[in-house]
Amino acid sequence: MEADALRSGASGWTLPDKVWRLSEVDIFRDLGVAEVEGIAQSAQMKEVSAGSLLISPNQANEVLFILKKGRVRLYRLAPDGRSLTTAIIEPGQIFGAMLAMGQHLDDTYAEALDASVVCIMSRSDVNGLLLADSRVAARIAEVLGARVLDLERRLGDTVLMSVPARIASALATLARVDGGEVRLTHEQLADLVGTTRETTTKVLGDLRQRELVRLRRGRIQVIDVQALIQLSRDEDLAPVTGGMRGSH
Amino acid sequence: MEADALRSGASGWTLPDKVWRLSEVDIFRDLGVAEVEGIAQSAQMKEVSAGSLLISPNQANEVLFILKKGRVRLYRLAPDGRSLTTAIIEPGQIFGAMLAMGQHLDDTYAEALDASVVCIMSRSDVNGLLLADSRVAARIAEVLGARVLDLERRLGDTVLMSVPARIASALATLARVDGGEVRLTHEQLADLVGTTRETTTKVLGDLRQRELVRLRRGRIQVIDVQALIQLSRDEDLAPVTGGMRGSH
DNA sequence: CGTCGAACGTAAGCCAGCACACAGAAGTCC
DNA sequence: GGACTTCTGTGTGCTGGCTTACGTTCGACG
Repeated sequence: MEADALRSGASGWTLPDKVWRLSEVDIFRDLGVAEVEGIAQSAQMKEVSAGSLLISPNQANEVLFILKKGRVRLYRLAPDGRSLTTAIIEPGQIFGAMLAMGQHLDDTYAEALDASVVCIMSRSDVNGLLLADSRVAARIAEVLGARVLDLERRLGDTVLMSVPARIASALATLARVDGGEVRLTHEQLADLVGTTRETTTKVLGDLRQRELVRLRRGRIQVIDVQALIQLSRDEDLAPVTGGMRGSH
Repeated sequence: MEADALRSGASGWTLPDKVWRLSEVDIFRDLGVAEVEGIAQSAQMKEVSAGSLLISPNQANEVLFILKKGRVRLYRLAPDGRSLTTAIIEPGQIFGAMLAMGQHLDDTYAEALDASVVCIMSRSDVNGLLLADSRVAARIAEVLGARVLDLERRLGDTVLMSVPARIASALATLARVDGGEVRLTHEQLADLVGTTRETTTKVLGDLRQRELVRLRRGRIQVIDVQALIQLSRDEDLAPVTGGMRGSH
């Protein structure tokens, strides 16, 4: 495996570089090519197909994953089978970080949403190669800080806002990548905001009538992000036409 | 300010050391006395009384706080005044970390629950003194990883469990410090699990009848942690006596 | 040792969103 | 191009916990 497989940067790439363009933080961005190469020696790459389980509670391998390509969904499972997606990992992001730091994640699962490529590092590699370098450790702290922020926002949304407002908020956030196209099914979106598939369908239908989104199978084209944000703030969940129950 | 004010450790303290004993992670634990002293030069200490606002959205000072003494509550505020506590910071923990890393926290507030002492560092101090040292940066990553874990658990609880189960779960978690005594009012606990004060009172009354907790004004003495965990798993929210509506 | 504010206790009514139960549409794999 | 699977659309109850509205009790502080 070559160093550039781990690292992004303007090193004159054409196609592979595109894969990384979405990453908000690349933990190796401060390193030189030679240094990344050294790290790349110890890391193993793995290709997985859509639906593969990367992390499950039983198999606590204590490893760190770096997503190179595809999307990975982190989720929790209730005894009754309901699930909640805690994060959707985009290329360049790391996950499983906390179990590499001596914690153990209770009942968290990680599943590939698309065919994906991940880089896997053992706990000793994390300590020896990543955390030993202050530049990399600082980037990891940055990534985790961003996740804390996201989780705090989502926890707040879940408790303080109605389901329609949460869906609008989630769509506004998700639309910031891929030109406003959110590639999720209604069920996946429902898992993300903590509601049911049916309710999600109903709300999305309402948003479509307001012409804030356009719906295709498995993908939601966001038309007006600002209006969605506005709607989530107003807590205004009144219907467009007189078809549903009135607003509260 | 002396170095030991920032650092815990077995340096022969008696009373001040007690203050730190609860901290799960001390970000300076890997450093020597001389090194901590260097950092202590640039940091300022601040004493605040109970109820003081340390962080509010308007005043985004871009700083990192290290709690030395007392308790601090991080919370979000909805337009209608309802609030949700995202974390309760104990001595030794850091907060405000994410805004020091280039992010900005939307509408997060930090309020001292007790009379508290915090150490305040500017953004440049964080970058120059903390993140530049891989040992400290790794500890910061560890703290943030723990918070991610906690937030994921709470988000999962909020969505997947009933209010009584969430309260039981929260109490079990909180009871791990101070010998099982949780120093929170019903309202503060309600804010933590995302419910109302009234519902919290009712559920606590139920737990008292089962003799799992003992209630005093402003403090909840947890008697049987295991039973609380069990109850939160079973999702069994049936009442003790026939006074409430039946279980679902 | 009385007064006052905060915390606690209780209860009736209501409604957002879930559970359940189908029907149609859009891919997709032979 | 037909059969099958997955996704989407829609309606009908039902209910957990929020809302509202009080009364009570604790503890601090003069």
